[in-house]
Amino acid sequence: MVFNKELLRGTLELIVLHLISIGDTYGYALTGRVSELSEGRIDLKEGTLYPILYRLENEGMVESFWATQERGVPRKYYRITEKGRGRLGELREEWSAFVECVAKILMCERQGDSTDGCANP
Amino acid sequence: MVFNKELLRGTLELIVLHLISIGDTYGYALTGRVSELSEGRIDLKEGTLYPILYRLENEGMVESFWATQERGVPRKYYRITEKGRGRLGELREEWSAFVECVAKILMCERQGDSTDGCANP
DNA sequence: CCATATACTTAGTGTTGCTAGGTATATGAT
DNA sequence: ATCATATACCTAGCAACACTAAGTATATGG
Repeated sequence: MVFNKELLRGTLELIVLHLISIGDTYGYALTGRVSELSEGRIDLKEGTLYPILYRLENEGMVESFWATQERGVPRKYYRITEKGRGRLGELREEWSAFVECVAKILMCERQGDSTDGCANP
Repeated sequence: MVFNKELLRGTLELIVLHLISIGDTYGYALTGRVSELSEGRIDLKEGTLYPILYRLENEGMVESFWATQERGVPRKYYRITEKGRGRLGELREEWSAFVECVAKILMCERQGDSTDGCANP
């Protein structure tokens, strides 16, 4: 059901930064949003998410501000910075290049002779 | 140039098992093959690969045998087992499901209202 | 004779996701 | 009134695994 947690490494930062980029949001909402969007297959734990948010903030990729509400516990909202948008673009590119790269390797169905590109003509 | 190493987590086992599945091979050859196929973007280190091979063997996914040669150092070859082929299929499926899942999340361009599937119609 | 390529091995390090606890406020049920 | 649950944030310590950096050994070319 849930994906092997090792797969998440390196992609959670991308996912979190993307979700913040489409609109200011806060930690607790992100855990639910990721669960929804992944149909329960990515169970982003609080103990995982909060350290990611602090890392992103320390690196200047996001800014945070507290928002008290009419009722309920105050929320700590995060907003992406310009620097963060730059990083998001890089992470997106790296991710899609990586996915293509793995796909190419998995397509390969014969031992390499160092001259083929493994296109399996 | 080279991919963030965190991205490799969880996929190296799949890649290694796949490459063994298309023909018996040995550790040192695998490092070169991965470098070729990825055009240098995945630099599979020996200190990473050998532990993966031992893990796969301990779990019964591959078998190993030493092959002495006319000249040169003996090589330890690995062959995939039936169990290993089963695991390979599972890893492939999990990987492609994960890639689709991340793609879906990254496609999402508005805050969720819990009813949309983030298809952005 | 020595550098380099081939080929395997392994002890220790670092990153990062998870576990499992904690604090605090609000609401609905018993 | 009390207790469970949902919301909301925080953090110390654990575990998995890719990497570093070292080692052993054989063969070859300068």
